[in-house]
Amino acid sequence: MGLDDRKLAVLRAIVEDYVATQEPVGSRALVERHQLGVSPATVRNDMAVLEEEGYIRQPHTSAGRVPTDRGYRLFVDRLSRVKPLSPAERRAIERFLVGAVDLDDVVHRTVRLLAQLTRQVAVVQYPSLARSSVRHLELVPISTTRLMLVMIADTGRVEQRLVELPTPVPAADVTDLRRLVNEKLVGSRLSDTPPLVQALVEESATHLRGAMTTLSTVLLETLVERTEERLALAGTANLTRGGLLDFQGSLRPILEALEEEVVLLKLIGEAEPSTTRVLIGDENEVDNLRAASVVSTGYGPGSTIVGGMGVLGPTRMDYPGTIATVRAVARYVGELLAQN
Amino acid sequence: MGLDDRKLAVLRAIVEDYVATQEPVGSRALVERHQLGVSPATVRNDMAVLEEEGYIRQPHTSAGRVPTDRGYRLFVDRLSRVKPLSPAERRAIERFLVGAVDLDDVVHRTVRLLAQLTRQVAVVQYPSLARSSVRHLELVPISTTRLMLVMIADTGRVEQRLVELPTPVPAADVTDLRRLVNEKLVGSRLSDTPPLVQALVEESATHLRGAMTTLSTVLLETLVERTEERLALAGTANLTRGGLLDFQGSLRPILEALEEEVVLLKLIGEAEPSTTRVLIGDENEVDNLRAASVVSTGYGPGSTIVGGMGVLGPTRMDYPGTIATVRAVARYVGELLAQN
DNA sequence: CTCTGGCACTCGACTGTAGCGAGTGCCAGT
DNA sequence: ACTGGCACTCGCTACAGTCGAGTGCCAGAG
Repeated sequence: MGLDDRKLAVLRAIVEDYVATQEPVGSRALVERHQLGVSPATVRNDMAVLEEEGYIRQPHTSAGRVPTDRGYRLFVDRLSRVKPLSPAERRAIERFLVGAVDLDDVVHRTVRLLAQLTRQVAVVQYPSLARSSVRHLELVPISTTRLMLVMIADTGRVEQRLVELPTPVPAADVTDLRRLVNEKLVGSRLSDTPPLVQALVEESATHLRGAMTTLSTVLLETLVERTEERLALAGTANLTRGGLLDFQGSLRPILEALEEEVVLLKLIGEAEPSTTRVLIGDENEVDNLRAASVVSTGYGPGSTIVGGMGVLGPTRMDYPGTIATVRAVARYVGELLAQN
Repeated sequence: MGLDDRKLAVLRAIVEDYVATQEPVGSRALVERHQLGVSPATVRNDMAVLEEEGYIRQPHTSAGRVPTDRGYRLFVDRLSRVKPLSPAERRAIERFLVGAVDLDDVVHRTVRLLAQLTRQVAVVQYPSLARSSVRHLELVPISTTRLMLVMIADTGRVEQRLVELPTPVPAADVTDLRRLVNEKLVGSRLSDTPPLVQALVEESATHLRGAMTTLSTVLLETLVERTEERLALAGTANLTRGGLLDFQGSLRPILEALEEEVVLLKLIGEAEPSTTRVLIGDENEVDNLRAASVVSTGYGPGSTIVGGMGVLGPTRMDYPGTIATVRAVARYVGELLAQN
């Protein structure tokens, strides 16, 4: 298993060439395009070892070598050199995001930007409600037995729900309800609200009790239980780049997975510290995505994290470039959010 | 021109068989599977005429016939028999839509339902703002120079925008502003608001003038100019059914078109009367969709129309079934909206 | 012990040929 | 006007042969 420096260099060269050409790379081509300082025969010996260790494999007996998921993993962990963004890319990021007018706008622009820069499928999670605080609650009467509840979070998210009241409630009572819920809940984290909502019911005057009970149910449902996470998606057309070579010829499973919000959230939503996470092929827990890789990271104002974003592409992807781009976009969006 | 009844029957049989089998259909197979009462040779003569008239064509000299766009058009207009929904489908529609909790929920469920029932790509337009009336406007102070404007429309849509005020505005003034805009705008159609908004500025007290000017700009932008139409999409994975035969082997252009909201809106958004619209292949004005057909219709509470919905699939699609499904779903969603 | 050049070998990609069969167009006969 | 028959077309599949990229291995040099 002793992988000396040269073997690592060979692996790196293989990954880089394969990513660039999309064709199995042979020993001769390798020594020609990289300064390895040795002959093809030597490289072949190294390749044999790398193959034995499971870092590369041969599609057919007489073909060149192709990295395995394990090979990509080693490459990402130890071999890739950071690729600084080009000035053009930096400019693109700024130009694209400047002028965003509300949260929806920011998210949409971001996801399109990511898709465009990485030429991959991009996913952006809206700031998670669980990580937001209540900024304001509004009750708008629709009829005497119906209210529209609107919640505005500090992350800019706005959620609404229809509330069916058990009995008609006069306008004055609605005003009271509004005041009460705002007094009690504004400023608190959504994940901390359940006891507060509970108290709200107990403390309210008897004539409001009925309405408040219904309201609290809806509040809990909307804000906590049905953890209403939202996503934006862009760049699915990029899946068709590279002909049918990637994804073993069938986009079916990928497209199916992309329709499952739950799956996507799992992929990009696990906002760990501020690191960028890379999932390569098999490391992925979703069966449909065994042929894909995901690069994701958290984002948020300052050093906090309110949501995740990432891109999905073939395992054969430009990891250094993608990682750099995802990271840069996330940082920039974070700054943008911090301004609010 | 001279298309007697039998020739039409032949065309209908060709369309039905081709849609079912996805293979060019020959004269022998035709007489076997349909009671045409004549021999294959006769059918061949009819086919020759149909081909001359441009309703069918031969992929290769020695292959069977395939309908052309023109053939499908004739089929849809004059030959297809309405296909009533199966009880199972009716039940699916009800079960799927019951329990929707807000507009977002309704739209998402609808689009998934459509995709599932038709096994095609489904698109649903949110109720258009242009066809909505203002139910309530809310101003939430974020800081002394920032307001969050929330507009609630009678169609259930909720839009928000951040408003940057030129100078700090005290809370009392915000209350005044809120009262003013609500008094003036609630109940009016969004498309009719520009003069009202204008008047709003002119009539407001001097100390509110500055803030109101900014506010009115944002109002106009949000509600009228930037006709903020929203869409939901589902079922893209269905594009991969039928192998690579449909869409001449490349999903690329289709996926690209599906990412362009403007394009989709044009396709399904033109809410004509309550008829169902069918666009077949070439009839489509979007180049990328020349290999696709779109079945769309408007929907809305009662007999009004507030938005469009539809499905997109290969020209080789089950038109009668798709039309029936789209129509039924639209009607059901309309009823649902009418309840609010 | 490591690297190198040489050589036999493997096997996929491509080419050309041949046979099959579905399907057609046409024509003469009813 | 319809039908049966027949020659013809042409895509599809199978098969054989060639080519060449790339490998593994080995003996020899440094």
